[in-house]
Amino acid sequence: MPELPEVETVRRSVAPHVTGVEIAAVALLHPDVIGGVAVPGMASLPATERFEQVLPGYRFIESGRRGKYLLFALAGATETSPPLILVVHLRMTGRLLLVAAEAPLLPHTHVRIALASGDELRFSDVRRFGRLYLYEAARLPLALLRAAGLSMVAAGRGRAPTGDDRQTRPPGPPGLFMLGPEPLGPEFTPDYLAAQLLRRTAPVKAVLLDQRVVAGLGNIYIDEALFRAGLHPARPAGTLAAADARRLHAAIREVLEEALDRRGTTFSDYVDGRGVPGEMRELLAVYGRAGLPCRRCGRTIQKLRIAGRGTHVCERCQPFAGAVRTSS
DNA sequence: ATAGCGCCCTGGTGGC
DNA sequence: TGCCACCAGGGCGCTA
Repeated sequence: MPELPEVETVRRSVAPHVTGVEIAAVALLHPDVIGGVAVPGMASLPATERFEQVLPGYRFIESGRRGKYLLFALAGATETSPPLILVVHLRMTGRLLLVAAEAPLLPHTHVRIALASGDELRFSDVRRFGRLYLYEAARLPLALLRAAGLSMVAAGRGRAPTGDDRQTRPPGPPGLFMLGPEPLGPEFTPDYLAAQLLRRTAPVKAVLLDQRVVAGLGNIYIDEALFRAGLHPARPAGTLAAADARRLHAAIREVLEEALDRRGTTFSDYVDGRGVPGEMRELLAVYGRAGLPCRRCGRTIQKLRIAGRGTHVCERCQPFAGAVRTSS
């Protein structure tokens, strides 16, 4: 399940091979994976044909990430061709692979982007949950481009968006425009997290899955962070004390940074942009360890269902009873 | 407004 | 061995 560390690892592994390189040709093998196209012109063509036809001649300028979304900024060959943003979401089993053009085609390859370098950027996804989107950069909020780290295209945009820009909802997945702060960024503070948790009654796990609260966390690293913080995932978020939120904040950052160092977690599907698996799995304390002894206390790891997700917990290290606060 | 649930989609697994 | 029900889950759209 690509979460923040996996998506960032894919970006880092692909970026050096595409930046500055021109797109030669695009082939859509399964048009379903195109989630939206908002580029100028070609209004009479279906979105998938516009996706194929507009890209050749464009050059990769820079790459960024926002939550679990990958963003690539593209510049056209002429002054009149507007900058574009290619957005990729891998969802569960999506892969973005940079291979030699003559490399054998893996099963479930849905998009082929041939580069002038002789390489090919390919999107494949067994379950076809993943999506690609293509936008004119001018139609995306400047704040989003900045937060994703697309500094050059953001600078090129010049002035902040006018009121008119904000009134029309940008095209694309609604979630992209409602993302909470980056968990490793300056806006994600212990106080922010505490305030967000306090106003919710849902289980703390469900609140952390909500990308509007904090962007980029998924099932694996939420279970791991809650274990590290000694918090039961089913606890109503609003019952967490300020000290709990502080520990959770620290645990989230800690586990994400370790996972980035280890280049992500591979169970079955995930590999980076060059096909290399991640090495975080061996460091996981609870996720995928149901029925095995807790590495801290020896108690058997339980698997529960919370917020519709398989949830792994050591009920000794993460006592639910801790939720009962002495009322003041 | 929030919480919860079904849906998408296919390969792998476990039971009989 | 074969068959099939079931599970994995991110994000979205719907309902209460």
